[in-house]
Amino acid sequence: MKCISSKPSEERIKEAARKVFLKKGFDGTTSRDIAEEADMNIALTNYYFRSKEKLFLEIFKDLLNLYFQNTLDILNKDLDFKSKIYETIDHTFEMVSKEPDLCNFIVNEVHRSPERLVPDINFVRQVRHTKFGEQLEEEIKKGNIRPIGIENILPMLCGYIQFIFMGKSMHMRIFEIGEHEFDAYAKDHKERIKEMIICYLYN
Amino acid sequence: MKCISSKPSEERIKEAARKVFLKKGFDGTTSRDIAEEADMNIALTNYYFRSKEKLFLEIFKDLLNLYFQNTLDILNKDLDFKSKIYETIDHTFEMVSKEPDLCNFIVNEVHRSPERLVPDINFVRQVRHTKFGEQLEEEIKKGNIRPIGIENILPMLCGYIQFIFMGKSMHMRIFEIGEHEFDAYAKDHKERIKEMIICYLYN
DNA sequence: AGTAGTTTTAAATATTTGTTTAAATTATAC
DNA sequence: GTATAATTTAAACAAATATTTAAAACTACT
Repeated sequence: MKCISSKPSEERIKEAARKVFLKKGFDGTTSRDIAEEADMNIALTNYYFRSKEKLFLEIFKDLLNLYFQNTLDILNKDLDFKSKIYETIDHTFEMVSKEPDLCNFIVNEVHRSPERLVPDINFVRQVRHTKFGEQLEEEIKKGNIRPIGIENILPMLCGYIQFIFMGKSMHMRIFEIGEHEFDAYAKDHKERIKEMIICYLYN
Repeated sequence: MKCISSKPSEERIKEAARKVFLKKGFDGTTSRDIAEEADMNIALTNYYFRSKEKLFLEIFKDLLNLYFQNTLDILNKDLDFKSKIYETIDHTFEMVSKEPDLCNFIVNEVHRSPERLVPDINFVRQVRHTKFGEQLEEEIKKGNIRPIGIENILPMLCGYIQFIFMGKSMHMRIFEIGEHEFDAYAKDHKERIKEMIICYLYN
């Protein structure tokens, strides 16, 4: 009974918490913020999850998964090296476009208190050993690309475009542009990143 | 008298506030944190600055200045285009090395509540019109480098290396390395960024 | 030494925080 | 339909929050 009837409420709280945590971060979020967003009684957040901290950890786990899993899948896909580079960059772009607060949230929460998030972060260790990593070594061995480690190429594929979005607010104000213009700029910059990485790797 | 005798206390509070705000952010910092860090009575933060918010805005202004001013100076320096690229990247690296929380702080605070920081951000508009910008146009006109706008090249010079440091915590855990190894990695990556940008620009 | 002005202190302010309680309501099973 | 369990509610909780107060301690100048 519990599972069936409680799901709507429990799910509503999680969705609300996800939304508020993403926007305000853990420190900036109050239990009442979440309850209000979910349009529910304050006590329910502690009824379904035992504390704000517990609720946060669940949300964080989900969001870290969203942040990494698809990229991980692409890296392990059956696809040629160069296409994989393009697809990873495109996917990162799509991801941050759909969830504009995600990168800021993950990077900031991990930076602020890495210790408590360690068990979740461990899952991300998978990026060290992917099919893409093997392909990378192969391309280097063949002399097709310059020598480079996985820890150097991954930030190029994922991090650079993420930074553009993380600094969106400031960028828009510095260059006095609106949402629409920023999107065009980001898209353009993404293509430049692709070309730049290819240019660098293939000399 | 006020100026001479109050400076030590006022300065001690600012230094403490700077330290705590940098580490914990505005939301994560309490007035007591600051007072404790400064080893002073809690009431003094409100005696010298009128509120936590006012104190924060002063600190933020200083830190935003630290974040941008030196880069701005370099961009306006009397130096050839290519050297300026190298120097900007090197300076950004030095800056984040010395103040590891700075980028996370600035990016996060601006992202969370850009409105209240607008007056400060306006100062950063200067990056749009620098000597470097003129040099950039000239190099493009001469056909030395490919066409690119200042809004695209600046993130390459400043943002990419910043992202590496912003994700330091996660990177260290993913690749199971310590501080020392990370520094070596970051240094290496910085040189790769230089080469990549040059390679991209000069085709 | 005494006084005016500044700085520091301990204590109290009113809110807000996360969390809990115990009663009320709803749903489920027999 | 009634008993049992699950859910929701309003209210209260203690602790922490930013800020203020009013008195004490200190400083500088006559």
